Amino acid sequence: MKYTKATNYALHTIAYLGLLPSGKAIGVKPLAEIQKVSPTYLSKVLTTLVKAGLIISAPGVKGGYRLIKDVEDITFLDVIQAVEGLNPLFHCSLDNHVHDRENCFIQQTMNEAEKKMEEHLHSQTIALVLQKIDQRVSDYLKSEAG
Amino acid sequence: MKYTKATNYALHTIAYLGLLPSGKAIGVKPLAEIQKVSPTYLSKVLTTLVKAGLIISAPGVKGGYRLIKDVEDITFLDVIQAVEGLNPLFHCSLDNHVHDRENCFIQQTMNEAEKKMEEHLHSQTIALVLQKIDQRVSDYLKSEAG
DNA sequence: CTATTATAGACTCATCGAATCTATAATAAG
DNA sequence: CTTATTATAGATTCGATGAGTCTATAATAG
Repeated sequence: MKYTKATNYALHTIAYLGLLPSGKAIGVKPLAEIQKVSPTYLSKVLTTLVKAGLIISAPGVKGGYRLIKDVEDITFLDVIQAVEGLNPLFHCSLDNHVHDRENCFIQQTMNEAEKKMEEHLHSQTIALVLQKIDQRVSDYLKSEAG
Repeated sequence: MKYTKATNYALHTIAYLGLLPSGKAIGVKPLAEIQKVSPTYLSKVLTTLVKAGLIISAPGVKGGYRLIKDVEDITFLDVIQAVEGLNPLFHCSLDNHVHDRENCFIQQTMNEAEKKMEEHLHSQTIALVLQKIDQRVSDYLKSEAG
């Protein structure tokens, strides 16, 4: 069980878009170069984010992608669910007259566990990531100065 | 991203073994029939549980599989990690001179989220599942009587 | 009108989950 | 000891899907 690379690209791209001046868009080419992935493939991933309402796109010169809302309002869960979908991680496969999946206690426990993960992903925004980057840069500059 | 069916079979089998009288073993055939899966495939899954030290096996007549410790001491996490392995769910793929995976904040957040899930899976034992089954049966019998 | 950019669809390739099949080894019972 | 029973190991197969390519189309700024 692993997250797909698409999720990887999506999260990093969203974080990068969060670094741009507000309202400014960037094309898929530079985004793809940074992440060492093909532009056509990355555009597929980003299109799913557009459809999920996380980013907005514009074709033509001066087009590209940009965030549609503040980084404070974009959670990890938003991005991940847009890419990975909403199906539960675990799905009980045992189904007979004495045990139906709707009431499987194993299923229930697995759902609870997944929910714990989701709660954390919902609490973590892209803004927090950018803050940590700022902090690291700041610390680095201080150490240089000192 | 999904848990494999092997995890599904492993959890249900462990729970079933927990229902057997202490010390009693059961062959792979009946276990496979219950779960509607081929005996050879299920045996592969169970062999990984043997190697993980969760169950014990014996060949020959009167052989089969049985638990090696109390259901109170077998957690969901034990079973899942035995089958799924220990690799993190997320692995940052962005690696260059300004961003190395070791220090990726996205990676860190994803690891934290995974840990939340694991903590819950570690807190939930097979014994808890069996207790819930007992309770359900008890409730059912009461409703029949009433 | 043209260069630039995103979108869509068909297609390919490799990986891996999910088995199956067969052969081998170990054990209890007769 | 022999035989039936059971687990283990390895090779192999099959299908689904992740990951990506390629090409064509549509939209937009200049």
